Amino acid sequence: MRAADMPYCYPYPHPAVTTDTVLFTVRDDRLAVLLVRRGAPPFENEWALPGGFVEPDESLEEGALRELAEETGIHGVYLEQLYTFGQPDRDPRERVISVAYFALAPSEMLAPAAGSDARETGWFLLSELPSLAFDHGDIIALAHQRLRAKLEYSTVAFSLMTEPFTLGELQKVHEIIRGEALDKRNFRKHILSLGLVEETGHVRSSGQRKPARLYRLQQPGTLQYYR
Amino acid sequence: MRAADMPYCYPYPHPAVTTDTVLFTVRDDRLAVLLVRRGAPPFENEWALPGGFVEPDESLEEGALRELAEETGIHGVYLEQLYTFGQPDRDPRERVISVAYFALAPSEMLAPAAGSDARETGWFLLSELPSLAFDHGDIIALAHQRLRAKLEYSTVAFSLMTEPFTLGELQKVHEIIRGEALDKRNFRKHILSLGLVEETGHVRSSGQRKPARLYRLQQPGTLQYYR
DNA sequence: ACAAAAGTGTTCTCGATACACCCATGC
DNA sequence: GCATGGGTGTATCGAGAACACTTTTGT
Repeated sequence: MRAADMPYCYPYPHPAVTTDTVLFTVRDDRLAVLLVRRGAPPFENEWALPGGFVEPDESLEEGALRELAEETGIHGVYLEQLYTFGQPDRDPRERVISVAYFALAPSEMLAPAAGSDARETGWFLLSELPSLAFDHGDIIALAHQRLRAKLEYSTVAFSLMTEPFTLGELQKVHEIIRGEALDKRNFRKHILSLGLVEETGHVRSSGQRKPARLYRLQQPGTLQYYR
Repeated sequence: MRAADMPYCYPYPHPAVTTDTVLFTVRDDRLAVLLVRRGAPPFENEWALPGGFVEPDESLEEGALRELAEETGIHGVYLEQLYTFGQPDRDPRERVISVAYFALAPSEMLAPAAGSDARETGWFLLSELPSLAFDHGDIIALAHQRLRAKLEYSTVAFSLMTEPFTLGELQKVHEIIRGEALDKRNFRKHILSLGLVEETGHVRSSGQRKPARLYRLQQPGTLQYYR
């Protein structure tokens, strides 16, 4: 490469900095993760997390959201910083430090052929992940752990759902994340005692059964902590 | 600056990456933080967290420990990653992304005139912090919040103490972090019910009072989570 | 009528809290 | 003998867990 192709020079070595985002959703009663197929080496054609290099004038969070939009067409997800991965050898090209983000969205929000300007994208069940580029398997494992932990003391589950919802749907999401069945009466008692949801006054009649009451968040769009 | 002084060139802009470490200890029955006085602009002569640029061949954690050792002579602390701060304007010189670490050490472990190869260092009570460089005030506030949170479901408090210890000393550390007095009987019941500590069989006779039983961790040096 | 999910209360256990007095020592 | 922190038990309360039957609808 010629010197003119390397115009950004510094007095000491600088690593590259990327963001990588683990976007979870619930599909077919399972947790799924969004992956993109890499279009260039290293790991060409393998699956990886959506992400890329941070631009000079954007924050890390803006970078994560921009990459997600560019590569997958997805906007408006819940996003929080997860962990920063910086082992010197995690990328064979050069030193790359990745600030990993953790994102949640209801599957209803995700356009099926989501704007893929750039890449082939795919949803993979967490239990059926393909071989992944870099240390992205570790990143997903950590994100999954974080999701399970936050379920117990925050309103993260609502970020995987659309309003209004039934208590049965909410319980289902909790069961999927926790990986175990919950008692219906105890679950309802617990959720209602938190005082975070309220009845809309409507019901949803879906199929061959008793219609269920619909609820909404009292403070939609806000992640709340309790306990 | 001449081109020869800028030998590290890249095809697109790279940010600088630093680590900054919030090292807590307990001094005079208060939480204190280690700061170093800056020796160069920006914020020359102001107080800042110990830290610096990550070297190409070290992990982020190794970098944090190296900077702590170089600037303050301190080794062997408990260390965990806290958060990554990357606002584009947080450093006036260039884009600098800081991976912040959270560290704990018992004050007994800290040599008084700790090897200061490089910098003037000082311990500041958390309640009496000076004006700080960059966004280091925010970093300390987040670290304090993390410390308080982890106290409730992990063994972090032991990282601020030396073994063996009395239950009175352990309670004091908890009270300092929580900022409130605790009931002695309930505290002891709670700690002993966790099954993390055991009696050494010795007592400590200190001053004009009843000697206290000494305890040790059953698994020293290991951070454990409970609940 | 029946299949399928909605909706509803009580009991028990256990951990968290509140609370007060005697003990062993050094001075 | 007294000042100082060490050490101990009980009663109460509330959250979480276990547990089964009736209701409403569409077919």
